[in-house]
Amino acid sequence: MQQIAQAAGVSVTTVSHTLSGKRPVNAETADRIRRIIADLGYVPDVAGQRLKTGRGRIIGLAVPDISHSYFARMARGAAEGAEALDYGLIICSSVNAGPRTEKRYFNMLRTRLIDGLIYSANREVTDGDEFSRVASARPIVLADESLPSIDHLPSVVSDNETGGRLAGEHLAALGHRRAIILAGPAGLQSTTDRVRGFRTVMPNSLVLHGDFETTSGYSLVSDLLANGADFTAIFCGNDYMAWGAILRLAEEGIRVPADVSVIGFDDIDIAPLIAPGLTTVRQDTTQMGRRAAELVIRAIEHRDEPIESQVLPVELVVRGSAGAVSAS
Amino acid sequence: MQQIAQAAGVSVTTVSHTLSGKRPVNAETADRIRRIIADLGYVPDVAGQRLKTGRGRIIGLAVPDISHSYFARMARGAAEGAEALDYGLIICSSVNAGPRTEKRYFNMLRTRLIDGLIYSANREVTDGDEFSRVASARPIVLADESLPSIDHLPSVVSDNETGGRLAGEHLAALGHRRAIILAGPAGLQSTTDRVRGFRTVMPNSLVLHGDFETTSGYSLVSDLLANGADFTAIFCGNDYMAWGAILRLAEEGIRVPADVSVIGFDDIDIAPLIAPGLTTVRQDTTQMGRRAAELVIRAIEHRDEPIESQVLPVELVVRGSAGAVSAS
DNA sequence: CTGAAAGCGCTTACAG
DNA sequence: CTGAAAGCGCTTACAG
Repeated sequence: MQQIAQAAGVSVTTVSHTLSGKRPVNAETADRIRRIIADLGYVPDVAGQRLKTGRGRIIGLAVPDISHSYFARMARGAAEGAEALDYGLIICSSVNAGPRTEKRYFNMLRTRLIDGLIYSANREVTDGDEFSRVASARPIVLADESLPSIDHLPSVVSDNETGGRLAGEHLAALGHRRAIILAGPAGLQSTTDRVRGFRTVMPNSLVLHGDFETTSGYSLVSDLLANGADFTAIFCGNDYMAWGAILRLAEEGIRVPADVSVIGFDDIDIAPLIAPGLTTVRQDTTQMGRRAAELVIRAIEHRDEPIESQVLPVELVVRGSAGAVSAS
Repeated sequence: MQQIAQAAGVSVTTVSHTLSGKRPVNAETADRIRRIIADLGYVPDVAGQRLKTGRGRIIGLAVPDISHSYFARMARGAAEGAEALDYGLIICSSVNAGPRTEKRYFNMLRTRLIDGLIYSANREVTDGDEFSRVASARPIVLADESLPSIDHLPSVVSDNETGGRLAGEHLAALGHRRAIILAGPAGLQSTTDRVRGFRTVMPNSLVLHGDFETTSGYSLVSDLLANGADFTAIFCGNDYMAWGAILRLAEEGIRVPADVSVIGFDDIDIAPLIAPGLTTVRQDTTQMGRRAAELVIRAIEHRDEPIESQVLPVELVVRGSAGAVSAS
């Protein structure tokens, strides 16, 4: 910048202001400066800005595992949202790996490596007190899961209760009366909400908890079968569990949807390919990431204004895996 | 740091050195300083370090789409690799969206937002000259694809040619003589290498190009069928294309592997679930990301030492989708 | 509309 | 083993 100022015969102050536009600069002078900047290929060093302003235009995204498609989509949304506001997005994967990694991400905030954090965990934080303390110093917004134990942190979540209700209503309309819920992990707010929504329609549905993996859908159905459970429909915590359930049912010669209907949650990209086409509740995970990024950046730039949580709409996507209950 | 120095009754110089260990500090003094640091919960602000040293301990990962599982796994590896060396990883998604986003990532290097870049594109860069210019100022390492048009940039890629050969040998051993290659996009080095490897075993295999999506595997098989092509095996550019091919064959009542054998590439997590279990060439995408991160960080910290490219081994994973050619 | 100067929080020769 | 001081590249009151 020194160099530019010298070449243009002005002070660095003026160069800085032509760049930022924070105070009027003579049009001719500004033009000359801009031309020199372009010629020399100058770009301002963020390190200088950061030291002076205290902000580095970087936010973090903490997720359990970035390689899972669910969090990968969230990351994409967050990266896009951040990029649109000229921020960078640092990935903090394996946030649930233990207290040590958890601490590491807090330290990113404390060292000012990042100006704010999007936190998407699928279990409770180890040290709630530290979490609150860090959150009071720099903005944290929760994505995907609200954490009831942490008070009043803004969050961006899907309308999980409505999602559960939509699935229940669809099955009820198809004549189903005995449904099983292959829910996500117990203790998650999203799990609780989806179960509650579903049960407003089908109150006595049995609830089994899995871990969102295909294998858990598979083995929970094995358990069900081994215990002679009697059901005509299954509502799953996500699409992977639904796929596992369908795979296990097929092995047993139980047809989907002729004998048993299956509904998933998420609408992942391969949902249409899971024979016979997975009926599921779509949530917009990319949008969730984008909104969370926007929220946290707004909080960074306007520390005074309160930021309000957002609930994203969900939608039932009807494909082939849920059908009318058979006459038998 | 000023504060710590005052509380400990020493100079900031000494505090800095107890933290960095770059010069000996009296044991007692060091202990006292460390205790005060712990009590006050002090962590050094990276902005200060960055301005002084010119490095911010952040690298970038540029990929076409972070929400694709392939790049998500690479991101996970890169994030882990970076984290192990105390670096942050900034995501630059949609690198192929056009010259504008491409430029944006270069600018991240030029503004020193990032100290180095892992570049994983699935097509040629728009502006090769600028690429080279940027790369000469700050380290760039290519992951997944080497770009022949960019001279002498270090890269981390899989042994694609061996992968192709392994697939070909497996099919040949099973008695196949007429195979189709549903390759990735033309012009990619990985595509060329896999095709070449496969054809060292089965020289006359027809090559069709797709785009790595399930739909392209599906529609290429449609084309094949419509043209009455005669084949007993298909080798695909990745597992998604293989899945699409299997789906299309099933629609036609063509059994896999009884009538046609199918081999994929990657070994994605759902490969075992793609009935009848996908035989595929496994490449370690996570490892690729990790190695690329290590390479670029080494280059950042030792600008003088040359960094050599790496080729990662691949491995044939035999499942159910490839079998002996039928007697008919 | 413009400039001189302070200062953000570190690191690191230089001097002792 | 330790300290005073310069300086990294910006931004922003303050003064004109």
